[in-house]
Order: sequence, then C-alpha cells, then structure tokens
Amino acid sequence: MTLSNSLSPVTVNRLSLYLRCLHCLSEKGVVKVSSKQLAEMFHLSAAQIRKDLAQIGGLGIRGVGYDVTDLAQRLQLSLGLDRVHRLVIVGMGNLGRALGTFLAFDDGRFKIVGAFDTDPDKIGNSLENLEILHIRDLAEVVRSSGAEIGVLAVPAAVAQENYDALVAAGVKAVLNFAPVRLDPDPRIRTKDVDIRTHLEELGFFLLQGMSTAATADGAFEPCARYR
Amino acid sequence: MTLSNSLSPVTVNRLSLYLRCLHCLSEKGVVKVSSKQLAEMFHLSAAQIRKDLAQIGGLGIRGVGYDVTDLAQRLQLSLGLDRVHRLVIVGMGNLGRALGTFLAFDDGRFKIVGAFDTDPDKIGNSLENLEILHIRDLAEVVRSSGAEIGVLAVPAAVAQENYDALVAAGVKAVLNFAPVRLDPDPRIRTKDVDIRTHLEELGFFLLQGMSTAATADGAFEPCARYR
DNA sequence: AGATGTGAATGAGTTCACAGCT
DNA sequence: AGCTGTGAACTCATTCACATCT
Repeated sequence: MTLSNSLSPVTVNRLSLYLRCLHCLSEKGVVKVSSKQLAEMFHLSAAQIRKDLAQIGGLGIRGVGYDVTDLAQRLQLSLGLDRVHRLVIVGMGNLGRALGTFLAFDDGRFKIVGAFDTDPDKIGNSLENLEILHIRDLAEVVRSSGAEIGVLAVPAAVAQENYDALVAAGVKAVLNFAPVRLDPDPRIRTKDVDIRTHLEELGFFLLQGMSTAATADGAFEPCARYR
Repeated sequence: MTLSNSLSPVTVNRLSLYLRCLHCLSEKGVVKVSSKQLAEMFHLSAAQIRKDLAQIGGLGIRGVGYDVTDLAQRLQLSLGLDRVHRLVIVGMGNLGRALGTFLAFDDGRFKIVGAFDTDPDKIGNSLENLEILHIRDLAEVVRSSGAEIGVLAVPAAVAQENYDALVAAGVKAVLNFAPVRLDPDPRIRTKDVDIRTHLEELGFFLLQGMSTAATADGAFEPCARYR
C-alpha cells in the first residue's frame, strides 16, 4: 500500500512536524485542512506540503483539502509512529537525566526502558521509576526489552566507547548528544545533535550581516505556532 | 580580507567541526594537515573540505596542505569564535539546568550571563554561580550584559511567549529546545532543536529497509573521532 | 471556483576532474 | 610528485505552473 520507501530525512522531519500539528487540529475538532493552511502554519510553500504528502499516498481531495484524522492516521503509520519505540539512555549526568524526564513526559511513543551510567554514586538511583544500572547490564537490558534506540548523553571523551557498547548491545539507532562526531557503525543509524555547533552557527550568523532566516534542525526552515 | 560573507549554514556547521578538530591536532603538536586527512576524519570528500576552506580564504599550500595553527586561527576569526558570546537561558527545568552546566563546562566561548524562570521555587537558586532570576528581569540583564543569544528551554505551551520576551529583551539569536516550531521574528536568527523530531526520524528509518547512512544535525553526514 | 497532484524549471549543495602551484 | 583551488557536471530539494478532479 504505502509505497513508503525512501523518504529523505528532511521530508521525514517535516512529516513528523505535520503530524504533531494535525493531532492538535484534531483535538480542536478541525475536520479538514488545505495545503495552503498548513503552509501558513509552518512558513512553508503549499507546493512543498503537497509534495510531501503526495509521497506517502494521495489522500487529498481535490477542491477540498485533506481530512485531518485520515491524514494523521496515515502519517502515523508511514512514520512508524503507530507503535511504541523503546529506548535506553546512556549517561545519567545532567543532560541524560534531563532528556529522561523530558521523554518520560512526552506523548509516550518513546518509552525509556533503561538508564545507564558507570558512576557508582548514580547507579541505584532512579530516573522516572527506572533504576539506573551499570553500563555492563546494557546488552542484557537491550536484549530483554527489545530496545531499538540508544540515546547517548555522556562526556565527549567516552562517547565513542559508549557508542560502541550500544552497537554491541544491539540497538538499531543512536541519538548522540555528546559534542563529538562519532565514527558511525554502518549497521545502525546514527544521528548527532551537537549543541555546541548549533550555538556556533548562531554566533556566526549574528556576526554577519544578519540575514533574517530561521533555521531548523533537520535542515529545513519552517516554523509554526500550532498551539 | 575575509570576504567571509554568506556561508551557508551547512558550511558553517562543517567549519565549526573542523575547527574543533584542529584545536585537537594543534594540542598534539601536528603542524600540517591535508584535505584528504581531514576528509578521512570526518567521512567527507576531500573536495568538500577544500571547497569549504577555500570559502574562508585560501590558506592551503599547494603540494603541502594546510598549516594547522594558521587554519585554526582563520577559522576562529571567520566563525566569530575569537570572542566570547554571552547568552541567557530561559527555563530552569531539567533541560535548562542541564544545558547550563553543559555550557558552563564548555570551552568558555559561550558565557552564560543570565538564567531565568517564573517558578518561585526556582528563583533565587543558583546555576553555576549564577542566581536564577525572574523572567521579568530578562530585558534588564540582556541590556546590561550585552547578551546576544537566548537559549529557550521551557515547556512547549509557553515557548512562544518566552521567545517573544527574548526578542523584546533584545537578543539577536535564539536557540529553541521547546518541541514547538516557533513563529520566528524576522529581526533575529532563530534555530529550533527538536529532540522529538530527531527521535521520530530515527524511528522512521529503522522501520524502513535501514539504509546505512548516518545523519548529523546541521544536515550533513560526516563523522569523526578526533579524540 | 477551489484545491490537489505532478512534470518542468530552478536552485542549492556536492562531487568530479583537472589546471596550477610548490 | 603531491595537494590545493575551482569551473563543470551532477544530484538532491524546492518552487512554478498547470492539468485534473470535486
């Protein structure tokens, strides 16, 4: 059905954004929405929206627009967000704990099933009802829980070894917050979120003539206030 | 000299990465480096590296390579990293505090000069030697400190209003961690870091045939272990 | 009419390939 | 010989413009 293969990362990012917006509209009782309306919300072109949505299967009705709930459902399915993704967090410093609570309070599509560190002072403490374990238990937990995603929030100096541990433990994707570019394992999907680079980018552009653009992470520049 | 105008965000991100690597090489006493060597470190093409570096002014020596310290210096200058950028953090929840300590421990080119919240329980506490203030003092602090960058780490529901407060206070750039796409003010540079979208992207791609690629935030896909 | 879907045109970014320096 | 700098080719993404459906 969904010939859903091969969406580009940028497209996926936008789709995930649309989806959140649709949930919101749906809650408000909005029934249908046009590409033009969505475009305004996100500061994107209507053509862009249509291209994106066409890629996951045409559910627009010409002359009318898109059905909000249908579209939301389809998006959810196409993005694999109809099911829960289990993840483990490695590194229980400030950032790791912050991410943990952030995700715990999230909409629940990403469930934290493990929290790890090596610091004896941290092990045994709890993060959102979860006991912090020693990293040596990582493989066991990943295996028994079926966790697919690892979140890396350790200091730069030990990022690579912990990354390797995640790979060895069997996760299929890693989101890395350590300010290092990891040497990625080709068998899994790896994504770096480098806060320092983000700041440096801002620093650069405000040094400059200050072009007015807004940039977003996944490398597209739209914006919306959907609340 | 530097006709440094108009580098694209992706290029800036790569340059900032190169710079960090060069610092490291420099510490190790490495004197010169070739585009090929850099390419290997970051899993990029040598041509890419040369194009990037050519844009900030040709300091390569044909047949030889680049002088590490010269290049580092030039990069630092071109990226505006020769000076300290002052920033304020709005939102002292888990994420805000985590970012605060993360940046405080950073190399010091970004200095936190203000930490804000609205929660009476948090106000008066300290974050890395800095007293947490009420958001109403934001404008005053930004003015007196000359802060240019605002970091937003508040809940989604109040992100827009706090963003507006930052703009009104006079910062020139905002890095937003709230999981909302802000309605950006054209006068300032705004950048969203959406952790949820990052996770959803990973979720999607591991649902798929699992193409092997690694992606990085600023939308380029290189990687390096430079430690 | 009004909005979608989509080929064609444009634009941005990356890689190729080679001329030009040391 | 070796490596940089750079125009040309190419790939990927976005925008245009319009045919198509309700």
